Formats: sequence, C-alpha cells, structure tokens
Amino acid sequence: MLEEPRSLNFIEEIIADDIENGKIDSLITRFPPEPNGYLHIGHAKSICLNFGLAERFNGKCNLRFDDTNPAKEETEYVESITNDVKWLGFEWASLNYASDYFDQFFKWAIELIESGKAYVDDQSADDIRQNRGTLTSPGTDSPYRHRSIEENLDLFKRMANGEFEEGEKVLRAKIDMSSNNLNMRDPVIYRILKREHHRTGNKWCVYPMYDFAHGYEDSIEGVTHSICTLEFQDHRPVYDWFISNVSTVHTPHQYEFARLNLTYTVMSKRKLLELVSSNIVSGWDDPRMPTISGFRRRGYTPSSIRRFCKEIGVAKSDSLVEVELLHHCLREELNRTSQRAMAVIDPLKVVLDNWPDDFVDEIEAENNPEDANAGSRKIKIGKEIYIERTDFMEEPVKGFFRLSPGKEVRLKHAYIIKYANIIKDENGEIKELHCTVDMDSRGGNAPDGRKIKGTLHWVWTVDAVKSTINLYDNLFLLRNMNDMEDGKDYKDYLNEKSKVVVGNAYIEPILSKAGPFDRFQFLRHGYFCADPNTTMEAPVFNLTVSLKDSWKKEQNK
RNA sequence: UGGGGUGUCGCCAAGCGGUUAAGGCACAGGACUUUGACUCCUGCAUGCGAAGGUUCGAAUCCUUCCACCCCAGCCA
Repeated sequence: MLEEPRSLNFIEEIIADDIENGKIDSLITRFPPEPNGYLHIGHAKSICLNFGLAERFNGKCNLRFDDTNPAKEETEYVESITNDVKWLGFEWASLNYASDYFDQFFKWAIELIESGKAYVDDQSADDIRQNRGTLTSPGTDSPYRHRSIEENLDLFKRMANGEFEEGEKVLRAKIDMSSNNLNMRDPVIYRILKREHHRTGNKWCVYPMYDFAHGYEDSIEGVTHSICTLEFQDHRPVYDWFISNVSTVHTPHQYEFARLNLTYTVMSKRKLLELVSSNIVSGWDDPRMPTISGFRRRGYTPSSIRRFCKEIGVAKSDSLVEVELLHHCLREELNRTSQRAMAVIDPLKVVLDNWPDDFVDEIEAENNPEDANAGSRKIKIGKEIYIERTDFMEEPVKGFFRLSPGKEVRLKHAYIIKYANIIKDENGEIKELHCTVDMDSRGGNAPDGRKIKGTLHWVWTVDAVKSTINLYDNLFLLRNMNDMEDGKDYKDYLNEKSKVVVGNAYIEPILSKAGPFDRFQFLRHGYFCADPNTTMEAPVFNLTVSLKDSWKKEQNK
C-alpha cells in the first residue's frame, strides 16, 4: 500500500534540519526500557517513534536495556521486551545493556572526582532530602562537600570494594545547591546496592543512577537524538552537564515528547504490576491488559498498533487519546483480512416446521466479501437451527427489524423464514421458536423479489460445535484515569464485566478447526481469535474487538 | 510563592504573517447493503486559552493575564 505523505512532527523537523545543516552525518536513536516490567502500548509509541525515525532517515536504532538498578530488574523482563519489539515488527541495529558500560561509568566517576566535580557524601538519605531545599528555597551544602580529592577517591573505591553498607555513603556530583532546578542540586550519581545484578552478578555493589548513566550510554553508542518523555525535560541540563564534564567523544542531545495516555486505561508500570501480582488479571499478557503481550493475546495485529501510533502523532502537549481510535485502526485491518464465520453466542432454537424432516442442504458461503481471493466454504442447514436470542422480540420495539411475530427474516446465505409461533417453558421463558421456510428462497433471495430487511446469522443444531467464548471489555470504567475522586484508588474503577465467559455458544464447524491465534469475524458480532488453548473438542475464542453497532447505540439513546 | 513545559473542534493533530483554519477518530443525517458491519455522500472551529497591541493583513509577532501538566527517589 502507498504511504500517504505526512507532515513532519517536531522531532523529524529537528532531525531534518540537523542533517541539512551538517550537524550529524547519520541518525542514531535508541529505545531504552528498564527491564522491570512488560512493555505497554505507551512504549509502542516510543518504539514506533525511535525505530520509525531510523527507518525514515536511513539511520539506526538500538535496543538498550537501562539496567542500572538491580533491585527491580529481571531476565524475564528482558526476554519479554525483546520479544515484543520484534513482534511489533522492528529490528534493532544492536542490542545493548547499560550494565555493559559499568566499567566505563566507573572511570568517568573517578574522572569527575579527580577534577573536583564529584564527592562522597556521608549524609543519610533523609539528610540529603532535608538539605536539598524546596521548590522555592535553595538547598544547603553537605558538610562533606569539600572533602579532598584524595579522600573522595579513597572513599569511592572503598565503596566499590564493599567496605560500607547500603545507605552509608553515596557519590554526588558537585553542581549547584541553589539551582532553581532541583535535579542540579548535587544529584546522587552512585549508590551502594548489595544486590545481585541479573547480568553482572555480584561484580558490583555500587550502581550508577539514571541521570549520571543515561547520557553516557547515549554517548558511548553514538546516539544523536536521545528521545524521552516530557517529565525528563528538567533533567536535560543534568544530562548535558555530565556529558560535558568528562572526556567523552560524542555529544548526544535529548528531546522530549508527550507520553501516551489512553481513555479507560492505566498505563503506569507500577499499577500494571499490581494488577498482575494481586491476581486481578491473569498475568502481564491477560487480554485486557494494555501491554503488548496482552494485545497480542487479545488478537491485535502488530500493524494495527503501528498504524495507531502513526495516527496519534508526536507532539508535546499532554494528551489523552480515546481507545476508540485504537479500535478503529484494528477494525480497519481486520475487516480487510478476516475470514467470516457464524457463531451464536446466546442460542435460541428455531424449528423450521415445513422443512422436510431428514433433508440437509449444503450451501456456498463467501469467506470474505472484502477479499475476492478469500474463496468460499460450504455450510449445512437442516430442520433445526440456533439463532441469537437477541434476534427475536415477542413485542418488538420501534425500529427492530429482526424476527418477531408476523415477520420474515433471512438466514444469512440460506433461506427466508417466517415466524410461526413460540413455545415457552413453565417460567414463561421462550424455549423454542417455530418458523416456516420459503423453500424457494435458497441462497437468501425471494423468488418474487420481495425485500427482506433483516438478515440473521445462525448455525445448524446438528453440526454446530459447542464453544467457550470470552467477551472482553475495558478493564476500567473511568474515561480519564486522572479524574479519580479524592480518596479513591484506581482499583475502585475496575469494570466487573471486563471479562464475561460464555460457555454454551455454538459455532460453525469450520471454527473448531482453528489453531491458536487464528482470527475470524463472527458475523454481526465482531472479531475473535482462537485462544492459545483451543482444541477441536473444546474450542475457545476471545473477543478482539466488536463490530460497530448502530442498533445498540440507537437503543441506548 | 521557584523552575521547566503546554494551550487550535468532544479526542488526537496540521498550521511556521496572506489558506474558505488540513486530516483522522468520535458524532449527526442520508445512500447502498444477504453482516443494523463495510463502503459512499453530507454536516461538524466566522474560530485558534483570554484581553490588549503591532500590521494593509495575526492561530502565527509583542504585552499582560488565565488554565493545565512536570520537578523536592540513594527509581527510571
């Protein structure tokens, strides 16, 4: 498909300028996740941005694990992250780890100490916080700020040797305790952490902080444009300070864009982790999670997510994107590519009174009206079928043009049927419906040319396969998760009906042959994908996204 | 009250002193329809946070004001 020309976003403009003005020879970007959780759709925005930039400007994009805090990071996360980036369809120029640079970082820390720009502070974390000052008042110097270079060198080396306990000492950059920017008030650059690192094991017991490490990571990799989210804007002066105060060879620059927020969705790793560990969801890949792996299990395609990221754009204003746009991007693709099939989720038996008792008809059904190459399949019909319970109304409301007393409807691909009567059980519940068939309407066309407005999906009771269908909806009921009432927790807004399991759906026989993740459009319902654990005997399908439904909307008015 | 950002339709987002202020989503009408889907038409900011000013001309420049977001981790 042809890409429509699109105006450049502000980062692309900067890069185009930098190339034109000869500031850079070629572009290098990076996607730098901390391996402390699974990637979510917000990361997808950053991934599409960074890798997309590299593609567009013929540059390179690295995948780099920012693993400077062993207390939070795990190998499970690095595996899921590499997997998700690949699944989204991107290839990194090189796969890097901040921990690969620990030796170099240590040397630069020594260099800062030697030039009098870093010192070991014995203050407690509390004291450091106290002395940092406030937003409106300056901080006060640490009593250890003026230690000699020799003493600092000695102390820092002993910190690295494990001679002190966690919290006893830190290494700080000597910048400006009265800066208006709190990040410049002598930031901590190394802390003691007696933890095993998922890659360096027990080699280190001092670990660098983000502000110190990140620019150096970029510098080492020759990153030209280091792109991060808005909340790091105040860190840019720190980023620049560290790079310019040490003998690096390359100077990268940081640019910030607005992170993605989605309606009805929580996006913070902390909250997602909490949903997982408190078993509110089945795991990071629960189909209701906004994680890449959750979307994958839900049946989303990588291209629909990429498309979404393109549609939302890249800018600097805080935004809250409606999930409907994501749904649109998905449907747009699935409509073109999904094989259609029929599934009855809430079955109501219909007996065709005048259908010859043992007669079974076999009908041709197109697989996808949007795709001439998709071919067709044969479906069978006999005397008894199931239709959707909601497709019949004994007392139809205004505008209802499905089945009701006196009315005719068409069975998709098959025959026109007309209401005869209903049979209720002792509770007054409709047990089954009786209809008559127009045997001359095979294929669905009336021989006399009369118009039939309603068309229903159906399955034959004899060959239909009983199936489990998981219907999913938004995990949360609050449109803007930043609009929580005082004293409430995001968990107070969980949607009780975010997962509804339907155990007695009936599906067309062909669907029972579906393998894990095979996608279909269930006619008049939505797009579904086969569950990873589906079997021929016990098929399971997950709702990916429903079809638009203007009738439902009409009724809710 | 300090610093850093942002304000263009319900939601994103183009716009870069001269355009009738793009486009997408959503929404509302209508056409088509063997999916109340899809598709196709049509409508949807005399207005760009507000007020002043500069200019022949301002969403774009200036001034003041207002609103919202971020920052006081030995997290990233």
